[in-house]
Amino acid sequence: MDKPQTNSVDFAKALADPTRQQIMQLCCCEWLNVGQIVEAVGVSQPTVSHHLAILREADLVKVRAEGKHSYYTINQERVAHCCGLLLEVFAPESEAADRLKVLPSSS
Amino acid sequence: MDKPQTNSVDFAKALADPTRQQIMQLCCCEWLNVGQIVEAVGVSQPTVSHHLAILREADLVKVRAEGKHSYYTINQERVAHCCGLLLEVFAPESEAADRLKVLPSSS
DNA sequence: TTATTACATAGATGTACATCTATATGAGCA
DNA sequence: TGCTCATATAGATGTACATCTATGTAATAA
Repeated sequence: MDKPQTNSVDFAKALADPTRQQIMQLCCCEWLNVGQIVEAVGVSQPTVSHHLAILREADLVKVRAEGKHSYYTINQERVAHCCGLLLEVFAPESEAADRLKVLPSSS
Repeated sequence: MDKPQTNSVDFAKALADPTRQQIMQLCCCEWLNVGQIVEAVGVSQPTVSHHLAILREADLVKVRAEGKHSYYTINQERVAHCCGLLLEVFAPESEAADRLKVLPSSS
């Protein structure tokens, strides 16, 4: 019998690094290539690639290859899903959990 | 100048361990003492105390001392606040973020 | 084809951390 | 006071991981 909540642990682990959160914030609402991200955060290109690999494995970013460049952006739906999960599991009696509990788009 | 989002990183770090999530799930909607938690998760008492200390520092649990016992429960409001923050920052265009954005209790 | 640019991967290194055993602290009881 | 039970803290140890340099790979340009 395994431990529960493996998915939300992976989500938390992916977020549990300041550089990774910085990267996520950067490419939250736009597509950035690796070079642009390297320029913005203060670490080497291989380190950025490594973080992007972790975010990819957690399905927290989307990638689009275009010629020599790889463009990244946040997978907002996945983030929202995981946050909703955390709310449901760890704050089920909160007002926020209540608001998310409303049936999603009927008719 | 520091890196941004230190708070949400601390939140994620606190969640980034399966044993800690197991503990949080256990005492989500009730008060449990350390012995009860030790009994439920599969690790030693000092390890549980260590995890509880981390959760305390992140303000994710509340403690109530009662005689020889210390009772813990989740700080659901804090969890909800942090989840809301993550949603706002990393999934601002999601439907979930929209729902939480509604003004909290007017009149 | 060769050179260059963009990104990923490999290997090395230091640090953070999850866990354990042993021990301290502190409350209640005899 | 001394004893026992509940929890916290200290110290040790192994593993996970964030970062770097060096190198591989793949696409474009000359």
